[in-house]
Amino acid sequence: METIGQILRNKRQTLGLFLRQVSAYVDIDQAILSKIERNERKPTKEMLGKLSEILKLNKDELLVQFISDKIAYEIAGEDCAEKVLKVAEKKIKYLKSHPIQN
Amino acid sequence: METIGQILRNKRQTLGLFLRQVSAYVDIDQAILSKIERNERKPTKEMLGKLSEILKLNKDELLVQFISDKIAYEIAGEDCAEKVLKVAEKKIKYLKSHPIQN
DNA sequence: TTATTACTTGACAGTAAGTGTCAAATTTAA
DNA sequence: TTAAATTTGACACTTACTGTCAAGTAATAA
Repeated sequence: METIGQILRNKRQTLGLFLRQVSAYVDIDQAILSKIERNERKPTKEMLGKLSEILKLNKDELLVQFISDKIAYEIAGEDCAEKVLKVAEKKIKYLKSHPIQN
Repeated sequence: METIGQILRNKRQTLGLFLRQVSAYVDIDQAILSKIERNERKPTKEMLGKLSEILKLNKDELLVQFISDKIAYEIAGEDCAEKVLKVAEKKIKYLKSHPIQN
């Protein structure tokens, strides 16, 4: 089970790129990228887009990993985590099938 | 599909209680409770516990509603929301079946 | 009308969490 | 040892969230 950070780091190393190079492309400090790869900071969607480009990763898949990471981290400690997800799924289906109110 | 706020407000009114009374029991400003019921602020877990007591609601069920609300709100706008949940579920199962690292 | 009650709203200050930047420290490789 | 790659922590800045409070609306009764 890979975290976002691990995915990014593995792919970067596979491609033989340095933090310096990738961070320059993404236009962020390399300290930030280092922290992202170690899951100490979370990338923005913009960063993910750029990262998927230079690392040749599927952008949508990366986004899924990113958000699911966040959610899993958020609720992994709850006893009722599975039930939470089921209810959340229903709510999302409901929200999508109904017009937005604001 | 009820939000947390709606659940709390409906039950409070069914029981014939005023914001003043409930907020006193929960030990929060009634302005905060008003905002919670209108989903303008989010209750803490402590508040939820107290609220479930005075409103005679199932504490765990309320917690599920609360967290699922938060998640649904967080990702309802994503195209890949359903996939996110599936992946999150896998990650949670993985996290629960493996010892914590820190 | 006035008064009272229930609730809502917005401003406020304080706190907590997140941001990017930078330099120093550490690790790794040659 | 040297140099390159990476990590770490301090810093100032911003953003988001907190509870408190006073003034606001709306509805009802006197």
